Amino acid sequence: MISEMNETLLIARDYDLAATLTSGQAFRWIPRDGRWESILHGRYVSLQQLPEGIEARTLEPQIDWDWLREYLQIETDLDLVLETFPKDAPMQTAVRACRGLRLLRQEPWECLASFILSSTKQIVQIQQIVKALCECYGGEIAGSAEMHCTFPLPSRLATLSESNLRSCKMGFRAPYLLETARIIDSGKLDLEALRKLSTDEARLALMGLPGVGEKIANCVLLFAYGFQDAFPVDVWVQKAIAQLYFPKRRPTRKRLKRFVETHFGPNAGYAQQYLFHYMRTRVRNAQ
DNA sequence: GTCCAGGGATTCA
DNA sequence: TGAATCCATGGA
Repeated sequence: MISEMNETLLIARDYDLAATLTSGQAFRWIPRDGRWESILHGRYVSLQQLPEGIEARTLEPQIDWDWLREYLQIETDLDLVLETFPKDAPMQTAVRACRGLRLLRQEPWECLASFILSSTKQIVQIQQIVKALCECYGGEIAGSAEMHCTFPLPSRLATLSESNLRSCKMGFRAPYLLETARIIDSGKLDLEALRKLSTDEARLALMGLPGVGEKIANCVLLFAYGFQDAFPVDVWVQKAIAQLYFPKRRPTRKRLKRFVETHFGPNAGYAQQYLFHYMRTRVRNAQ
């Protein structure tokens, strides 16, 4: 018998929900009363960390929870991932400090659009811009305590003007988002088709979009498609690698690129997330 | 390689 | 409390 429920418990160990949801991968999780609220695949969901796993609630009964298990990557065996990390001191320190940090598997369009908006913005500000965009142009949806909004589809954004988007405080990123929305809406680039490509092919396709360079392409490859070898290098990761691995002399860009492509193994992107989170939450406060 | 493009949060004085 | 700096950058 299949029973439809609006609540479930996803069993998981070594899953630090708060660290995962605040580590700069996703920008639409709101803490409320010890739980985390967001909109996934057009529906309201509320999560809570429990000792044995993650409890999830929705408003409507769910036939299955596969969409959430996929998003949270609940089946990932973290031990297997961590085993592939290099056994050097910096990496082990980051793992000890952030154990339980996970990579999500997000919806490609929202992830792509969010990271186009991320350039030279701090995480708090990215959250504000994305919130404004959803409130202006997303669809309203009921939540447990207040109204939430869906992330606007490419077809919706494609109908807007640059100044419509600038009203969401995104500045010079507005024309990039608008043009990208129009390319996706027109079908010139099929985001679903990227799943079948190699990491390099998919990266090249994404970098063809306006406002998408190597860094943003790598974020989308890693956070939406699960290309575990994609390695986004932002200012934090660059700082981490320079300090931890090249303490004497700042590496050239070429040297740094070769290092990140060879040193971190098959789950380099996962390792990168540990370094990023470690630098942001531990090192900064210690200094 | 250099310079520029929002503007809010955070840090500094 | 006012000023300076910083920010998951890309494009011209």
